[in-house]
Amino acid sequence: MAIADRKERAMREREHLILEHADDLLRFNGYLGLNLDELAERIEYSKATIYNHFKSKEDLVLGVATMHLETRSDLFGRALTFDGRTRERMFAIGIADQILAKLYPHGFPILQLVRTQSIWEKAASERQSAYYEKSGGCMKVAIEIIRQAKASGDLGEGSPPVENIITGLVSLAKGAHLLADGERLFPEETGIEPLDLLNANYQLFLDGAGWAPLSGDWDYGATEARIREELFAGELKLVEGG
Amino acid sequence: MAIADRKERAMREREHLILEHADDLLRFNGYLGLNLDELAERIEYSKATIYNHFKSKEDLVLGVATMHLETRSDLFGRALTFDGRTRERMFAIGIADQILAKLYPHGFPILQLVRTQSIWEKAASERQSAYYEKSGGCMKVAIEIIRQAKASGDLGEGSPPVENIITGLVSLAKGAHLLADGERLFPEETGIEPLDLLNANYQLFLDGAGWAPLSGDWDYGATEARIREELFAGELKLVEGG
DNA sequence: AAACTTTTTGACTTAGAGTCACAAACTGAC
DNA sequence: GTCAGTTTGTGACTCTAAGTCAAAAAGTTT
Repeated sequence: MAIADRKERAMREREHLILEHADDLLRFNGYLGLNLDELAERIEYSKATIYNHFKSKEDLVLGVATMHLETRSDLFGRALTFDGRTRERMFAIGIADQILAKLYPHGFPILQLVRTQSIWEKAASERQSAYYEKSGGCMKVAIEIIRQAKASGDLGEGSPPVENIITGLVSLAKGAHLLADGERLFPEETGIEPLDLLNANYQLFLDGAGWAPLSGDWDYGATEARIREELFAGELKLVEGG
Repeated sequence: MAIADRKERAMREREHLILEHADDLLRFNGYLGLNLDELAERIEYSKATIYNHFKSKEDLVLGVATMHLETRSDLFGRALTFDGRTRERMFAIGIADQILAKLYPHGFPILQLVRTQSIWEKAASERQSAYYEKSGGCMKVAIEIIRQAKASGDLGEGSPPVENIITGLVSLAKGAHLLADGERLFPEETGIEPLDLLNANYQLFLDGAGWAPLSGDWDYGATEARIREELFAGELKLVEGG
């Protein structure tokens, strides 16, 4: 049915239009600054039309968050294509995360925000599922790499179970983001930025887990350069450009 | 001035009354469920009186969060008194954190919530400072223990700088809490709980950092038992009781 | 081009945070 | 003890922005 198809396409396009503008308002005005009357003005439709697409303001914001996860999932996926040792591939995910933080500094706070009870519970359950879907997609990449490491022997017999390694790495990353946007962990004058310490912390943790090659036996600085060049050249141009 | 003193005490007591009831509403109804008209009803004062104490609803919630940090700071402080190796003392902080999570399961989400831009920026700056104060108090304990480890040689010559170790440990803890309340990292049927993996992750990280004695050379299970017994017996009775 | 369906919207309701002018209670001086 | 002055408390209000809905507009089918 061609007409139904066109309509569905139009629907999706408008949904995308709404999400993009909402993302913009969130980026520059924050959650409180996201006013649906203003958003309606911007997209040149009435507010009621927004409510044809989204159950509530919170539902809309969860939609924006899911959009961010989609981008994230895309970048993470490239890690699997990196030609090298398993630990290098895992490192590529870390680099992807850091590039995303530069490109979309408001992204992490939004992902945080939507997991607060007040927001989450007012969103449509289909949108919650979509969020979980995309979130799981990101995880899958990491879990797959850990499996490869176990299979190849880079993670040997006595190495910790997959769940430990994945929660550890995810925690290190999420925690660093939390510290980066907000918590005054160090006095400002020290100039210490949690996100700059993240790579070193990955290495400590993975050395502790015994993931070969250990940081003492390999030049991961060179790996980082290769990853940036081979996987994320396009994004890095954007980072430097804007 | 005795009268001024009594008045100030009364003021503080009422502030405490408000905070306690607000905490209760937050615990059981969440942020959206915290209705100031209802709170006024409960404390048997008018809503306007609440606004004599707090600049806004957000200010109030930040007050509640700071109250939680105070308790946290108290428990963390006990780690310094533990008689043993430096790494054992650091472990005591981790145990304290886990006990707090059991005692006040809503505590971590509140601490998260108040760091969102929308909440933070509507709170009074003095209350923001008070929050930083208490938060810094918690950190100080951990930093002090790392210093002791460097001084005693438990963290040797080539060990990572204080900033790395502190951000790493804090990240592991915060990240695990995030994962615990929300993110569906593992399918529910696996029964894997991020907070249960946290101790093992601390060990991996600290082994990676080379903090003696390494987990292979010491019975940290016994240490955990001693910490629970010697530092937190009272709190643990509460956990099991209620 | 009439009958019917879907989409859009302006004008509305509602919830609840936040304010304020006045009232009540307290204080200290005489 | 009572009165001027000060502090504290409140009922009744405003205001903002999310969310709703009946009817109009646009699109589709025969």
